[in-house]
Order: sequence, then C-alpha cells, then structure tokens
Amino acid sequence: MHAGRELPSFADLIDATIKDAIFIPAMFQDRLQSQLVPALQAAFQQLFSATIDPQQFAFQPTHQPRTGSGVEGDVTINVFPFLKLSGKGPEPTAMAVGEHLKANLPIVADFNVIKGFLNIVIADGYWLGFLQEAGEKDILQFPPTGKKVMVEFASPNTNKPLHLGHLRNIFLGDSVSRILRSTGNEVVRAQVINDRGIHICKSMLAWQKFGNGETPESSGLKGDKLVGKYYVAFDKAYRAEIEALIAAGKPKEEAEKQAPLILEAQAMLLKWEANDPEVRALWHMMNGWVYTGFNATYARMGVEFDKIYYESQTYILGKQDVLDGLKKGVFHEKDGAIWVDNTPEGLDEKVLLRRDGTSVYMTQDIGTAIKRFEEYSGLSRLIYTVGNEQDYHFKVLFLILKKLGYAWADGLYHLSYGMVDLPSGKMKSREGTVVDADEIIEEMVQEARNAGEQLSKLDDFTEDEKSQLYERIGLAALKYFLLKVGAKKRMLFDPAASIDLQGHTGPFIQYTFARINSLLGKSGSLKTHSIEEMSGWKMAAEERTVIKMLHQFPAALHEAATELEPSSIANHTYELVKAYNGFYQTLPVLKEEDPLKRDCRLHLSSAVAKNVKKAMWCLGIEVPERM
RNA sequence: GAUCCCGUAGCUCAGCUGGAUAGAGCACCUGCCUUCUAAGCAGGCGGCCGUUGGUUCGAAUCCAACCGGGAUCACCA
Repeated sequence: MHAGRELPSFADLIDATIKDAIFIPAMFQDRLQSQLVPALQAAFQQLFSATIDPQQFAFQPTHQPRTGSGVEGDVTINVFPFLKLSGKGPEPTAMAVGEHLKANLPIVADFNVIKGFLNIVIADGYWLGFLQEAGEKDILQFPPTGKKVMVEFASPNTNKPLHLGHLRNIFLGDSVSRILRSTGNEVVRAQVINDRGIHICKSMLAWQKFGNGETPESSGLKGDKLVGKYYVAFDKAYRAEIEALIAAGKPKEEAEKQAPLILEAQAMLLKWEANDPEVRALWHMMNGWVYTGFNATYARMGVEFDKIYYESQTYILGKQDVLDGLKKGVFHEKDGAIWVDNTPEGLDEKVLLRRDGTSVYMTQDIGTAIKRFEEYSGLSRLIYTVGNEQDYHFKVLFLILKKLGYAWADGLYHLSYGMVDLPSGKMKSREGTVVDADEIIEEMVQEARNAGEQLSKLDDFTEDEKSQLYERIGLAALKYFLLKVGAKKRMLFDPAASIDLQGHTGPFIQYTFARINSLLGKSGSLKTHSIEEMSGWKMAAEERTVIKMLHQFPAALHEAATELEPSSIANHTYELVKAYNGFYQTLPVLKEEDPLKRDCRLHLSSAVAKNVKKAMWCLGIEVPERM
C-alpha cells in the first residue's frame, strides 16, 4: 500500500525498554493510600518485626455482595501474602493489623475481617475533607512535570478524504494530548501530512484527463472529496487498462506495470521531483483543496494541531544520518545498498538506502525524528499514534535510533491501536467499503437530532441552539464510542446498528451533567460549610459510593496517562455518573428539608459535574448545560 | 515458516501488577414520570472467561502447548 502512516504491536526486546519509559506524570500517589501505607508498614513492623515494600500492599475497593447483609468497609487489604511474615493464620493476622490501624491512624474508623480480607472503614471526616477539595480544586489537574512531549496523530494522505480509521486515530491522539496536559506535561500536537508520492499523482493525472477543470467551487464538493473522486477515477481507468492488456494476452503482473496510466503517473512523479513548474502548480492547487477539506473536518471535530510536517519537505531527511551511521559502523554496505543488521536483537536486516542512493520510508522517519528533537529543545518524549500494522516498523525505527546513540531514543513510543472493522470485514477504499468521516459525523448528529426532537424538552431553544446541541451530542456519541474501547483492541463498528445514545455512551454522561446543571441552577448560590459543620451529615450509602468514585478519579487519570489509554478515563467517568444517577433517583436534593443535607448533596452534585466536565474534556468531548 | 496482537453473556465491550459469588451496555421481559430533566432508575433473563496442561493456599488474570481470528516479516509507504 502507498499509505504514509495509514496502514493501521510490539516485541519483547524493545517492549521492555519502552514500557519502562512510559510516563511518570509527576509523582502521583493516591491520597488515601499515602496515609494507609506508612501506617500498615508500621503495623507490620511493630506486630511482626517485618519490613514490607509498599508495593506489596494490594488495595481494592471493599467487595459488596449483591444480596444479603453488606460488608462494611471502604478499602480492603488482603493479608494472605503476609502470612509467612506474621506466622499466624489469615484471620488473626488481619485482626491484629486492623486493631493496630484503628488505634494509630485516625482516618481508620473501624474494620472487620472476613477470611483473609481486612475491610477498613474510613472515617466520614476523611471523605468530607476530600469532597471539599474536589469541589474547590481541580483534582484532575496534576502539578507541572516540566516535561515536553510531542504527540503525532492524524497523519493523512492527501489523495482521499478521512475515514473511520482516521477518526479512531485522531480521537485517540487528541485525547492522549489532553490527558498528558492534564497530568502536567507541555504537549506539542503534531501531524505529518503525506502530501507527495505516487498516490497524489494518480489523483492529479486523473483530474487532468477527466476533470474538465472541475473545482470545489464549480462542483460544490468538499476539496478532499473532489480529489478523492479522481483517485477513484484513476483506479477505475487503470483497471480497465489492465484488463484490456490481459485480454490481449499479457500476464497480469506485466499488465499492471505496463498500463499507460501508471506509466504516466510515474512520469508525473519524476516531473514533480524535478520541480516541473506545471506539475508543481497542479499539485499545490489540488493539495490546497484537500487541506481546506481536512481543516473543515478538524474544525467540526474540535481538533487542533500545533505543528504540521509535510512529507514533501521531510522526505529528503535522514539520508545524511544514515551515511553518518555508516561511518560510525552502526550500519553496513552490501550490494551497494546500506543496511542495518537487527538480527542480534531478534529482528531482521533492513535496507536504509537503496543501491541508487534513494531513501526508503524508514530513512525519512530516522531523519524526522532527529529533526524534531533538534527543533524542540527539551523534548523528552515523542509519541507516534499509528495503527498496529506498523508495529514492526516502529520497533525497528526505535532500535535504529538507539543504535545511533541518541539518548532520547528511550522516550520514543508507538501508540499502537487496533483496526476498526466493519461487519463486512476490513475497510477497503478501492472497494468502496470505507466509512467516510464526514458522513458518519453527520449521521450521528442527525441521530441525536431525531432523538432530541422526540423528547421535545427543548421547545424554548432557538434553531441555532438546537443545532449546536445536537452537534455536541452526536460528536460525543461517536468519540465516546471509539474511545471507550482499549486502544490496542481491534473493534467493530456496525453502521447499520448505529451508535446508541443510551446506556454506556457519551450522551448518557452529557445528560447527567446537564441534569446536575439544572439542579444547581435552581438551587441558587452554593452555601459552603466547614468540615466541622458538615460532619453533622450522616452520609447515605449512595452518597458514600459517589464520593468514593470521585476519589478514584485522579488514579484513573494517572492510569490513563501512564498507559496512554483514554479508555481508562472514559470507563471511570461512566462508572461515576452511573453511581451519581443511582444517588439522584434515590435521594432528594432540592426537596430535601434538612438544610445541611440539602447543601451537602448540592455540594456533591457540583463536584461530580465539575469533574465530569474535566474528564470529558480529556476525551475531547464537550458537555452541554442543558439537553 | 518466523514474530506480534486478539478469543469473557445472543451482540458490543469492562475486568488482566493473581484474591471474596466474573461486571456493564445493547437486545428481550417486569416495575417506576400529578414530585429536582425517564437520553433516567430498580429488578429479571443470559457465562465450561477458546481448549488442555502447569505454577499457587487461590488463575478470566501468570507460564507452556494447541485450536480459531487478525496483522507484520520489500532496495513499498
């Protein structure tokens, strides 16, 4: 295939290095565990004279059985791993540790033991303090790390429009950028545009031959769509030529190489490389159309870039670096070509410069990586958002850069994601089975509109307000659908079944936000209480659950940042919102007569709304005030 | 042939640094709007966690083999 980075894994050797190098986005420590860990260590020290590595403590939320009497507790520690150290059975060990904690750590209000599980009840005061913090501060904004990171994503070819696969790439890259920003990093969002090569020449040639001077203006077509149309036209005419040649007795392979159209396209590429003014002018014009089209799509999605690399400017890079590497003995010459030997690392040999001295894909990536680290001083990480079909390519690239001796090579990371499948199988642009990006966005927005009109609770909205709302809801449904699945997993998209607006979806989360917003709007100003005043509040189970979900939010963000995995945030946000809805439908807020309870519930609602909004921001999803 | 990724409910997916009775959503069935937004809530139905072995007090989670699906291994990009 001709795709720049469009082809959508990793092996052990490099995996290890890269994994370790993945972000440590500031020192993050769970605020509850930071109190429990030292106390636990002290307990084991004093009770059993055992020194325990903090990593060894496995905390889990206290398990709640579905039926029967609930187990009391907020956090659970399993003592099985420590039985050898304590020299006692599970229950006595857990009991002893529990007693020690309760006696020495004020936030431990109580505990109980079931088998080897030590269930700890955390004092209300702790939760109240946290709730207050969550309401006042942005708990999903970590302190600055002082690190600068570049995230490359999108990276389309200019011969055809964006499709569903690009959407997964773009949403992932955009979200990862935001997550890294939220965890305190400075982020440079970059895309590489593959604007040169045989693919664009095909579109250009077909336009010249069959276009009759058609432009986006004259045709009313979006620029990228127009150019894509001629790419398809080329392919159709080219195939016809091949068939004619085959019919005339030529073998298929020969026919493919000798068809006049492909020869002409190749000739055009040579002219382009020779800077032929006419070809260059056509190229500028048609690429210009494509950029206008892409930019419209990016704008609609709310995605922006800080830096754009054009392959027409970068494809010459890397050659000198390879020659330098040859001098240093990192590479070797064979049959006139320059090779790297990665067999000691369990990989293959790979050509870096052809016998005729020209570059390959790898050469360019070597050069651009070096250039980026030169351009951006202090850049500590470079993340490539590229499909998993290029796992091997990046594995080799990173290894080469490491061999060249660049210290920053450890900061390279391939954010590899799985393909989006259709029920009919893989998307193939030539077979017309691609799902166009603009079309799917439009369909989702229409779906949101249909659903919204049926509910008819927006009668006082102007048409503009409605349109803006449906735009947000449709995009949220699409983005959330693509982001909630773990990035590495291959996923299925069924256009016929369409994306839900109910259940585990973006709109569900938006709806909860809007509902809270409505509550807050009706309540007037939030009355703040000190923790002492709030301590008169007897938390209901539903309220406690919501607070605990909120409490886990920073850890979810931290995980999303270390794993570069937006689905962690997406799924946690859903869990939180689900818990909130349970609370909302069980307990009165505005109708609560006890003013303290009412204020506390409003406070809780406000904190949920605020953090949900930030979490959704991390996914690139906007939340509406009303819906 | 070699390497990598994936196999969890009818469907789409969580859970995977080993821990209590494996969870959601959709679909299907039952309730809940004269009461803060029903794009909601509560409940029901639905599982040899691909198979077989191994490690362990304990395995969906770790290891091995196998089966099934996908990808990659160009002097293509």
